[in-house]
Amino acid sequence: MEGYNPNKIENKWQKKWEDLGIFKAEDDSKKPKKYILVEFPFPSGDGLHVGHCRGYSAVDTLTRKKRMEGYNVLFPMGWDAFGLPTENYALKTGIHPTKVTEKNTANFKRQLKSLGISFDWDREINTTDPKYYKWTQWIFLKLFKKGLAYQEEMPINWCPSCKTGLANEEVVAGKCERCGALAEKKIKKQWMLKITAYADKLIDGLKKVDFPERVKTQQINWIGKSEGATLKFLISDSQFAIDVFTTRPDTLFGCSYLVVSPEHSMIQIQKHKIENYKEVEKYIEKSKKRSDLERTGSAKVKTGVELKGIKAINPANKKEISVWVADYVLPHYGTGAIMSVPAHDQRDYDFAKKFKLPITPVVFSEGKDKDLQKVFEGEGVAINSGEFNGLKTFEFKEKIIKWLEKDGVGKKAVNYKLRDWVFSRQHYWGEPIPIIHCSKCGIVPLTEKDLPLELPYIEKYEPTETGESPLANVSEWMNVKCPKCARSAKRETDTMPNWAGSSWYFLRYADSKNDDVFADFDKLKYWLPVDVYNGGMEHTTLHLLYSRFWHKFLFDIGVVPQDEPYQKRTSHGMVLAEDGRKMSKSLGNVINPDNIIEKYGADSLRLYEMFMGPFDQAIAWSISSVVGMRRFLEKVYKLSEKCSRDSDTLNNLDLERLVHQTIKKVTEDIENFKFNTAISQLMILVNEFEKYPKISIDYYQLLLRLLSPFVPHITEELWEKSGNKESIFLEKWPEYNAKLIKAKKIILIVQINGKVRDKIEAEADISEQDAKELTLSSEKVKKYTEGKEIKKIIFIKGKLINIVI
RNA sequence: GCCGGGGUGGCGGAAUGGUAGACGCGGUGGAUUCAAAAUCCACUGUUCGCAAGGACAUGUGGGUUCAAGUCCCACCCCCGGCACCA
Repeated sequence: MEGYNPNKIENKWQKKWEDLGIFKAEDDSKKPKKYILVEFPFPSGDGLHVGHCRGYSAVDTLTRKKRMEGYNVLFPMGWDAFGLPTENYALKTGIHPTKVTEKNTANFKRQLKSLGISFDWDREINTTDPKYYKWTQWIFLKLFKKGLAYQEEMPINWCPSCKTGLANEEVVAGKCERCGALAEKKIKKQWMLKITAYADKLIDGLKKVDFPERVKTQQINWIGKSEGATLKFLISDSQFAIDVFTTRPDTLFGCSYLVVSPEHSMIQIQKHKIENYKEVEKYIEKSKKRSDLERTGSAKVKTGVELKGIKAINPANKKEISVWVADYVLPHYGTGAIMSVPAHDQRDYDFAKKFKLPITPVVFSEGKDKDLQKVFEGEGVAINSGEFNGLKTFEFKEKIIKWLEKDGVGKKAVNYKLRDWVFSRQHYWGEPIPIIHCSKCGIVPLTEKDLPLELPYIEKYEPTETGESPLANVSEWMNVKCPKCARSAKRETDTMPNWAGSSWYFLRYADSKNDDVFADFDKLKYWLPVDVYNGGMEHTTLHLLYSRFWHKFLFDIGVVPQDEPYQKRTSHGMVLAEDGRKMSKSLGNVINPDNIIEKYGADSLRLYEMFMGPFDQAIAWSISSVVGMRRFLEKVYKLSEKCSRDSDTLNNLDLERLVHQTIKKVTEDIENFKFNTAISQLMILVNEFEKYPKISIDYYQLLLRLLSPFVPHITEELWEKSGNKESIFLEKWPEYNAKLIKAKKIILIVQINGKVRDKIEAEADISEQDAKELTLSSEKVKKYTEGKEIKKIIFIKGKLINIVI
C-alpha cells in the first residue's frame, strides 16, 4: 500500500469539495441553521499567520461537525481591507492601495484554501468594495439622522517635524516613530459616534448572551458605570462654579482642595485671576506631550501646580479650599475635575503629601487602621462631618445628595468610563464620510441615492501638512455644489476608521450580493444571530463593543430582527514564537504556514494547532510537536491495513466501552472548544486499536468520522479507500450509548488521613458497608491502622474511601 | 497605574474539592539495520533505599477541609487590553 502523502491528497480533496459545493449555505432549507463566524482578517502583506490558523482550524472543526449533525451551516469569509498598514505600504512602494489589497487578499485566499477551511466562498465580502461600503456609509447617515454622529474638537497626535498626524501606534514612548521628534497633540474638529448613549443597553445585553465571563467582565469594566453625584464648587468672589463627579459624596467634608485637568475650560475663563498663569501655562504645555497612560500611570510621582489667586468653596462646610491643575486628572472622565479627599483616596493622598495639603479623615471603621499614615478607601461611619456624624456610608450618601440638591449645589449622577467613539481618520485608505459642508446650510448629509460615495482613485495620498486627510488635496473631488442651495461647498475629507466596516459585516454575509438593501430582512431573520463567533481576546473591548453598539442601533431603527448580534463568543489565545515571545518580523521568528503545509501537510498543522494546549490560552509554537501530529496521522493511515470484515473486536466489551467514551468525549469537547483533550482521547483510542492484530472496519470508520472535522483531508481519503463513494462530510456524526460507558469494576482508592495507601479492585456500585469491610481487611491498611483509633471513615461512592486515624 | 487572564516534570499540557503529571514532545536503554533514518518495545517528576517501601512536589507565604493544583487571604512573576494597529 502506498504511504501517506499529504500534499497529493490535500490538493485532490480541496478541489473535489469545491466541485461538489458541499459547504454552501442554503437560504431556504428544512434543516435547522447554525451561523458560525470567525473574525475576518486584515489582509496584511505578511500573509496568513499561524495564529490565524488556530482560530480558523477550530471553527472549521466545529462547523464540519455541525454539518454532520444535520445543520444548515453558514460559515463565510471576507476581508477587512481598509487600514493604515496598507496605506503606509503603498506610500513606501508607490503601489496603489487597491493593488496592494488585491494582491494580499489573493494570497490570503490561497492560503486559507490550502488549509482546507470549509468556507462558503460564494458569500465573500470586502470592506473596500464600493458595493459593500455603500452600506457602511448608509449606516453612518442613519446614525447622523438620529443625532448619534456629531462633530467635536478632539486632539490628534501630531509630529511637528514630519508635519503629519500619527496613529497611537506610531507614537513610541512619546516620540514620532519615523523621525524621533517629540509628538504633540493638535486639536481638530472630528466626527464622533455617541456610543455612550448605548452604555446601559450594552451592559444589559450581556445578560442574555453566552460570552466567557472574562469577556463580560472586561466589557462591563470598560463601560465602567458608576453611580454617585455631581457637585458644584463655587469659586470665591465669582458666579463661576466647578463641577466635579464623585462616587463618594459622603466624604465631602474631607475634601481639602480641587484638581482640574490641564484641558479644563475654567483655566482659560479664569485666566485673568490666576496670579501664576505663566507657570500654569508651562505646565499645560508639558502635559500636552504626555499620553493618558503616562499621565495616570507614572505611579506615585504626582505633578501639579496651584492656581494661585483662585479659591473654591466646599459646599458642605463652606471652607475656602485651594484649586490645582494636575495631569493625572483626565479631561474626558467625569467632568474633568475632581474633589480631593486625601484621607480616603490613595492618589489624592499621594498628591496631598507631596504638596503638603491638609488631610482630614471623615470615615471611621471599626477594626480598620485608624492610623493617619494610611488611606482608608472602604465604607464605615462618618466623623468630622458636622450634623452627619454617625451615619453609615450608604445612608450618608443618600442624605447629603438630598441636602445639596436643596441648595442647588449637587445632584445624583451616573458616570461612565466609556467615551464616545472618535470616528474620523485623516487618511486616504478608508470609507469617505458622506457629508458636505456648506457655508450657508452647514452640515449636509448625502442622500441614500448618492451612495456609495466612492473613494477617488488618486496617485498621491501623502498626508497633508495641515493634518487634514490626503483627500483635502483632491480639489476636483472635494469641491462640490451644496445639494441644498447649490452654492459651492466642500466634502468632508476625513475617512472612517477600520472599525467601521467590521462593525456590521456579519449581516452582509446573510445576503452578500443584494444591491437594494444591506441584507434582506427575512434572510437576516433566518440566519441571525450569529450562533458562535470566534476571535482574538484583543478585540474584547473595541471591535466587540463597537459592533454590538451598531447592531443595537440597527435594531432600534427596525432594520435587524434582534438586538444582540452574537449568541456565543469564543476567543483563541495567541500563538507565540518558539522562544515564547511574540512573532514579529523584526525578531525574525515568524512561522509561515505555507512552509509547514508543504513539509508536513495541512492536516498535521491543523491538528497541532488544536492539540497545542487550551484553546483560549497563549501558547508557544513547537515544531517537534507538529512532527508528533504527523506521526499520529501516519499511524491512522497504517491502521487501515488492519481493517477486517470479521467483527472480533466488536465483541470486546472493554474496547466497546472505550469507543463509546471516545464518542462522548469528542462530541462534548468540540462543542466546548476543548480540542486538545478531544484529540488526546482519539490518540488513546488509536493506541488501543494498535494493540489488536485486526480491527473491525466499523470501528475504523467510526474513528475516521470522529477525526474528520480535525483532519478533513486524510480522513476523506481513507474513507474513500475503505470503500465509500460519498464524502465523509455527508455522513452522520456518531452517537454514543450511555449505558455502554459505565464500567462494572472500579479501582477503589484507599486513603489514610488523606494519603493514598492502597488501591483495591471492587464492584462499581459497592456499598459503604462492603467497602469498609473490604478496606479494613487489606494488609496494607492494617499496617497503618494497627493500634490506632479510627475516628472517622469518609466514603465517596464508586471512587474513594478515606480512613481518619 | 487601571481592567482581564495565567503560573503544574526537561518542554506543551491533563486533572466535577477525591489516585497530581492523561495525551504529545524530548531523553535513556533495547530490537530491527552493513549503517543510518523510519518503525517497534521498555523506562522516564525529584529524592532516600539493594529492595520492599518511604519522603518531597502544582510561583511564594498563610488559612479553610477528612482531603486543596482546584476554595479563601496576602505577595511575586509573566501575558493581553488601555480607546487613531487591526
